[in-house]
Amino acid sequence: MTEISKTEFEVLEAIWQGHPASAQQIIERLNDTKPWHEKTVKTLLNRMVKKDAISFEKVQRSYFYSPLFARDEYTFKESKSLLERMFSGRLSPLVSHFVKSDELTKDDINELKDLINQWEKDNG
Amino acid sequence: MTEISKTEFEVLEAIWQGHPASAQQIIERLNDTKPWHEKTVKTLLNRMVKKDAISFEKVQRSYFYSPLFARDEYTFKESKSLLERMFSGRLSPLVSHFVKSDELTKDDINELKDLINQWEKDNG
DNA sequence: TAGTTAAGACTACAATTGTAATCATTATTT
DNA sequence: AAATAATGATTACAATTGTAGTCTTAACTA
Repeated sequence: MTEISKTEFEVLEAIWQGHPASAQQIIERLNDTKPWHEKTVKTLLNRMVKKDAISFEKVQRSYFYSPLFARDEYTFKESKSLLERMFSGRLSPLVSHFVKSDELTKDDINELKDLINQWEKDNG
Repeated sequence: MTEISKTEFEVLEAIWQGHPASAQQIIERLNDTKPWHEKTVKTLLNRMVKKDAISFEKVQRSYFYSPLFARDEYTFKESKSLLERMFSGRLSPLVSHFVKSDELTKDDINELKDLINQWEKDNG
């Protein structure tokens, strides 16, 4: 898959919200959270087209963009990369950090338990 | 904390293995895994000194480097940053990826269960 | 129809990054 | 003492990134 910068990822998020999306729509979505300069967004869109992260269809004067990979696919790849680089590819050292840091709520813990139950049902 | 590139992080890893460490020692450690050019490593060391990621003490001609923050501190910060950026700061969507992807072993699952038990003992 | 907009293309430009080579200086070896 | 080697400092240089500005062209407006 393509290498995406953090800023490019933010723009991609706006596209994943719904596509094909025009530059205008994308800019509006982005501005819901924080101010983005139109030119900046256009540049980022351009770059992502060039690096095959998104595609576009031309409708009259304007383009409608779509992602070339799913959000899940990308976030999973990035997560694995981080685990690889800092935890020898293992999940529990990362989880351990959070568990021990007082950052988790009872709900978070319950979600984790559900996931584990799911795994145990599916596997051994 | 300081912004560290992925490559700089690899060099830092070698320092975390034991410090203060001379450039030579660091280069040797790095070469255990893959070939690194001496000049490249020296450049990275220099940059990290400048960005206050590591310090050094001069002993004769050479420097002995030490990290200015702990490995745990850094990996946790990076993990949180990734969760923040791609999972609204929540842990379970990330764990969910792994649980569902057939990437976990029974041992991994047991480790997670232990962590959860630990949390439950400490909290609620 | 002439002027103004709006789209995207192209250009800009400094900071960071990866990857070294060269320079200056101090040890060390003949 | 002179030559050589080893250290870190400085310089190099292209690619990527963040952040826009300018240019070209098509479309809308007065």
